[in-house]
Amino acid sequence: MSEKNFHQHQHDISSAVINRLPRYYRYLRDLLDSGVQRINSAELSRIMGVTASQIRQDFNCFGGFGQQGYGYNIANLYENIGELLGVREGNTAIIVGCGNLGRALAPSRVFSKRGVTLEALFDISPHIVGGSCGGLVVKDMSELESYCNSYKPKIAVLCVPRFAAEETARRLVDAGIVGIWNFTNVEFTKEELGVPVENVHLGDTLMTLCYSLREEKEEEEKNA
Amino acid sequence: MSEKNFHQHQHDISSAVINRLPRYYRYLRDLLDSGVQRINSAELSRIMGVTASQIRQDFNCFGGFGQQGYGYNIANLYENIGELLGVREGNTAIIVGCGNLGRALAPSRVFSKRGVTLEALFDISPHIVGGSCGGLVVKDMSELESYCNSYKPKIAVLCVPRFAAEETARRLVDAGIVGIWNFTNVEFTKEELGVPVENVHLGDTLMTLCYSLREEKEEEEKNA
DNA sequence: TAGATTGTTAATCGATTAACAATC
DNA sequence: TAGATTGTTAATCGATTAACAATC
Repeated sequence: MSEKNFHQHQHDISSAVINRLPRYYRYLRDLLDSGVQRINSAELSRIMGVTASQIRQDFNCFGGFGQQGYGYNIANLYENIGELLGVREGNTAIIVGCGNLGRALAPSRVFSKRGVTLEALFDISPHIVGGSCGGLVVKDMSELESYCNSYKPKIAVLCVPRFAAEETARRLVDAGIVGIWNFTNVEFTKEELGVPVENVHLGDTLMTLCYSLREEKEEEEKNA
Repeated sequence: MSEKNFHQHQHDISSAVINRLPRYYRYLRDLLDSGVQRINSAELSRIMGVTASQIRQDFNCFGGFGQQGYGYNIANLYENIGELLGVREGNTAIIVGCGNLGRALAPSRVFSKRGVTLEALFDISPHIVGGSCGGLVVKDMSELESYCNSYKPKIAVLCVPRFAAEETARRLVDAGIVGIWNFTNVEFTKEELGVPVENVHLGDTLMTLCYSLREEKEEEEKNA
């Protein structure tokens, strides 16, 4: 890969492409697990329901992952995309707010499958602090700063109630957190917090599902 | 609204627009709660961080929600978008699979806030069946068909382990479920199941966050 | 070498933004 | 009526798809 290509490739990747990477990563993992060694864009396009053109364009944003006349080596491609997605970075995370969602995420493999180590849980409620979840004991929020100072966790999973969202987010950034996985109802931007944020709105997908349901229903009623 | 407009408006709305509706709905709810009565596209654009043009285009896909020289009546707009998103349809849901995620969703307000009533929980494990969660007792999977036959729930929230996903999804559709909110690692399409599906991949947003983290880090290292 | 399939450029398509006429 | 702001058309931009030359 030439110096010229390196710069072209690694910079200004559109978010459309970046948002597709985790999906590629999942499908490649499955292929890997099923023992397939190589694949071409046409075959992958059939499996994933996207065009072969898009697949080749996407992979090419980052430089040659494939080989003409052969296709893509799955293990290699998986590794490369994992690299892009920071799987080898050794990222660490803490969960802040151990309500239902926080306690559901803590024992899940959502972190470890992606190279992220969940290292601590925090909550403010005396009923929850001291309890155990996913093999970790919930710490009191008052310990947050000293903990961050000692262990320098990278990612905070923000699962606090709405009213505490803003204050807690700022506190986390001040404590040295460099990325927020935000499950609160308040949206944050990188511009206001100074660190990358992913706002997750579970309910939004339920609503688009309900939109489709209504559409289907109206379609049926019209045909009846 | 003319007959011509009605047909133009209600059909072939791009998914880009539909996917933005829940976000509008959230912001309008907030404005409503804060007592604001009316808003114009310029102001809403500032609050939401999108262009005023896009807001007007989006709302106009569905016919005139606003009024020239005035703007939009928030209560009215909120109501209209809610209608589109099926909030008034009286949709009902069941959760299938009461692991960590299912048990986190059950007591949450994610359903009721969107006009969906959660009516039953199902699981296969004897340790979980009979237990209570979010005010509902977990039923055994063997009761699924008879339950669906009697109560005709619309939406199934699929939270079963991967290996059971495909079989359970088909079973739900056979039992009369008309929409699947899918949290399993397996993706489904409307084409294969015959009903609308929303595939949720929580981990994908964690990965895009990790992508941003890596980008930031490289940026810093370059500047250092 | 011939065949296969990528990498990449060019063409198309769709979505976003800008501009302004309609109208409240 | 004048001012404000939508609804809507036209222009721009970006993303997707198609095509094919490069090359393994």
